[in-house]
Amino acid sequence: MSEQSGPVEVRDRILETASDLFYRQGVRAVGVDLIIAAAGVAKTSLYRHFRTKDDLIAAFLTREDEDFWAVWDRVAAAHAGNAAAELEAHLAWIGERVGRPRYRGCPQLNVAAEFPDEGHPARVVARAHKLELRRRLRGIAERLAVADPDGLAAQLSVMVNGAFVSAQVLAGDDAPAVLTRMAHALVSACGSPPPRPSPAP
Amino acid sequence: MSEQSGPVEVRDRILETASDLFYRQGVRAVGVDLIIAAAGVAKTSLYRHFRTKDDLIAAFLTREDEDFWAVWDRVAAAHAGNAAAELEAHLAWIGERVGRPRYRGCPQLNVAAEFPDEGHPARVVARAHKLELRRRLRGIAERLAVADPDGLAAQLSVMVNGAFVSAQVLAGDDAPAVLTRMAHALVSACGSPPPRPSPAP
DNA sequence: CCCTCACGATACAGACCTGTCTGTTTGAAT
DNA sequence: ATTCAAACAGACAGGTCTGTATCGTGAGGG
Repeated sequence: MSEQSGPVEVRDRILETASDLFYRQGVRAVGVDLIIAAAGVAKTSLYRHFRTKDDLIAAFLTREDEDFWAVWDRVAAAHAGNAAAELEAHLAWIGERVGRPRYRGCPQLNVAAEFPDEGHPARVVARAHKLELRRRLRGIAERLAVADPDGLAAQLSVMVNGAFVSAQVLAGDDAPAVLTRMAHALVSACGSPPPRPSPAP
Repeated sequence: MSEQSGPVEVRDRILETASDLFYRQGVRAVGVDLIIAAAGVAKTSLYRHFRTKDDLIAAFLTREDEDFWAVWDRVAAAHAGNAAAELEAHLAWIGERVGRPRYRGCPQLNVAAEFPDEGHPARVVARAHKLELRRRLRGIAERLAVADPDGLAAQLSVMVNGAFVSAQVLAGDDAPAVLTRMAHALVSACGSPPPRPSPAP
């Protein structure tokens, strides 16, 4: 108990509070005054731990990114060696998340919508997050041994991002079921890889 | 030439200018001062034609909505009677649009990301737009005579909305081709409707 | 024992925001 | 020629925003 109120605790409280407000109300709609009031800290503390508000926004997305992949990794570990089951499990928890009552879309996509400048520090994080999603989906596609893993990864990326923004239009549907059915269709259509080039069979 | 500078012309110029700025820079990032400067009008004129900025935002989305369905209707008319060809044609122009260099996502989804309040006038327009998209996709699905037109419409909605927000991650891909392949897979997997219930065959 | 340093509290600067108000100019129809 | 509505121009009110600067406090470590 040497540092119950050490520098780490305050920084975390600020980031935690800011993340919650940013996600629920939008980044531009939340000012630093609101954040410090909700977190119960002084403005100087916020600016000691985060150089600018833009840095705080980037830290928000980085946090969301880490949390997202933490869940992903946990689910992936539970289905090691079975790519089809792993994909289905991912779509199950993503679909469940999308269907939650207070779900307000993917933070990365929301921030990207709010800030057109691709050089914004938060946009850099968001872009990396989406590329990582596609990279991981491609990994699953490869283990599924389909004909065109890259094409399947692109399709699954579109599907997952679509689920993130379709909460409104999917209201009333069973999101996990929709995603699972879609994935089955896409994987099946992608077929098996062509046989190794060999003398005409 | 009786009203070159009549009331209609000014209103249109404001809405046109605001739409361009809103789309490219984001709604919250664009102030009314910027709009009137770019449109070359007085602030009083803006507030005569639009009660508040929120109303102007809603008008922006309504305009985008109308433009979108105008293109849709034109493409649909060119493939009347052939639902499969119509769907493919829609995905072609949507994919082409998504791949444009300055594409910045679907305005309806962007505004929804910026304004959490579902009661916001612009959110009402956005919601109606997305429901209309699903309704039209369902119409196509029905004419395709698949087993579950509602399910297919849900899947196609997710796909199209996913395309709108996946420009970043689809960079380098041929978006129309990705969408077309996806649609083929989804339609095929949806299969034909079960035969009319009749005495056991 | 004292020194340092993170933290809280608060005032402030300078810019920007939406929306209103006043007053002038234009242009067309009566 | 007079009337009237619309547009322009610009000041203004009242609030919010980010970021800085100042001062006080309290606790841990040399």
